[in-house]
Amino acid sequence: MIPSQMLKGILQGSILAIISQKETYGYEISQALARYGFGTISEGTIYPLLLRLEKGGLIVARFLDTGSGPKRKYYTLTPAGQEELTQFQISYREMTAAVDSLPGFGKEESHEERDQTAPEGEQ
Amino acid sequence: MIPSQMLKGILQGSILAIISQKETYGYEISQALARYGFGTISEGTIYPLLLRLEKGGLIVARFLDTGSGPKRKYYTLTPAGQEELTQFQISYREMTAAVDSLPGFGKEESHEERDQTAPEGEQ
DNA sequence: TTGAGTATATTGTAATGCAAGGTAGTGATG
DNA sequence: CATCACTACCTTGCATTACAATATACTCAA
Repeated sequence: MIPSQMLKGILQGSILAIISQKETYGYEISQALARYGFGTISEGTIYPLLLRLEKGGLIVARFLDTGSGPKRKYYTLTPAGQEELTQFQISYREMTAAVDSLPGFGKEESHEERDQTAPEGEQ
Repeated sequence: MIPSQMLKGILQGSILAIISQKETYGYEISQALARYGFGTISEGTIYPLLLRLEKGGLIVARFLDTGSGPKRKYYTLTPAGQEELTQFQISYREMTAAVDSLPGFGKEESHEERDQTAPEGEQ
């Protein structure tokens, strides 16, 4: 399970990426996230996030009848949303590059300036 | 610049990884983070985090004189900290696997069940 | 009529990055 | 000697956000 704190800032961009693929709605997004390996993301997380994105002008919505069941609120990216998605991808790569360069993450590169001023026992 | 929300849950594990390499202190950690590509992480972020980790029993500290300048508080991982670091690495890989499988991240695998129930214009 | 599944929304809580502020020691510059 | 820069630590308060809990409402099957 991915801890909630690790999801902060990741979920928003991930949902933008999902919406960018095809017009979709909250319930379907939650299923897509589970399918992509994010685990079960609470609806109490997804709907407020979608409202935030809508208020922020990153996505726009329209209600569509389904013939059966409640109406669905379909979302589409705005140009600002597209831009935000691109920025997210850049930031994400920057973040993973930093973490992956950390010792013990199997992707060490450079950074061999291990200084020898190791502290001696003292009190 | 990595957005602050994206750092949540990442910073703690990253700092544990840095401490696991060698006994070190707050100021040096902030420089190491910058060197690894995290950008300038505020001291208002690092010191509270170190105190949290110490109170949580993940790290232990001892003060050492430096001969010149203020005393340094050197930190070491506890067994619980080691375990937490291992768990962080697992969660991190799980998270990046999910994000990387998202459309538009250059690492698409499987997930070709794109259903054809595309909504037709309606109102 | 009871339940499960689909679908959206709101309220309140907890976690955490960080700006802003403070303390203190050392050494160089004027 | 006064000032500044750098090292090094710490605290307070704010903003953001994932999520549990809760609510509404429609459809369909048992």
